[in-house]
Amino acid sequence: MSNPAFRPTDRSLPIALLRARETVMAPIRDMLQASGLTEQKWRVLRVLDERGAQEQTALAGAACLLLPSLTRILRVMEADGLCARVADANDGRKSIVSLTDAGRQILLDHAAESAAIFTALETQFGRAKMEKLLDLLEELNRC
Amino acid sequence: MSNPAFRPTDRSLPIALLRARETVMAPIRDMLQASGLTEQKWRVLRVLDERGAQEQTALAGAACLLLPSLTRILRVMEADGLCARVADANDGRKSIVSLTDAGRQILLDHAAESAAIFTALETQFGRAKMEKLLDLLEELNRC
DNA sequence: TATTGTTATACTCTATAACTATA
DNA sequence: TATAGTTATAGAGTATAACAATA
Repeated sequence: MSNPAFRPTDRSLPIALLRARETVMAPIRDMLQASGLTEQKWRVLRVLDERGAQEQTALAGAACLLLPSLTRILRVMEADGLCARVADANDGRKSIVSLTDAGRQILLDHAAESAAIFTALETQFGRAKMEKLLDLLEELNRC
Repeated sequence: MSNPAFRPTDRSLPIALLRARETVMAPIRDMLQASGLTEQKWRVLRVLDERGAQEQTALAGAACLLLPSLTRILRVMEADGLCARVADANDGRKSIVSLTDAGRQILLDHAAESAAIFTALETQFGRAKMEKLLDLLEELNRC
């Protein structure tokens, strides 16, 4: 019945990645929802925390967002006091986005729960396999 | 500068999965766009091809879509002649969705290019690593 | 009463192009 | 001319609840 030209969807990398993401995100979405954070805002916070203040093109790339989406998201996040934009002193076209204390606090507020969610999954899935999976994904992302 | 409570985003499973998906989907999106297919419609076609005619709740789960989204998507796909819905003979609440010949043809039209995209990535990434990655994702999806 | 699917609604993200300001 | 970011717009998906029909 099924078309032999295609791999089983379980062995289709795009579909397998999407299903894996749904599995992993479910508890995180529950956590974020309680704070009125979307997945996208959460990624922006995480990237800013990790990589520090940066221009929007870099931030958009790291957070897997298009620049027009980021513009809108940052407008809201700035209004909510989670981040700030300042003009780049060396290049007037750029603006540098940074976390505010409130933004950092939101991350701290979720740190314990976020770690617990990861640990639970790691325990269930197996620590060695989790490391191997992350290694492979990291390497794929460099392709 | 960065918060030690969080893993590097490269080692955050949700973010790593999303970045991997962006990497993998880019050429597929280009392919689909030429046929006016969205990623979601493509997943519906793939799942119907693989698992045969089925009710919508099952289809939505396998294609990672919510039921209201699927209702809308199927309305369009049915109007485009890609699939058909018939009432379940045994349970009047259900309708069974199936591929039409036109739907199967669309899949066939993209089979060669789809396979080539996968093969190119597999070659670049490494066949053994690709298999290992798919094994791990498949296992994670059973968590 | 529970389940299947549809409809309604509000919100959000995506994708593209056009535009402004600066380099 | 090219780049950084914004705005505009159309299209699409998400999430929830309410609803109808059926079990």
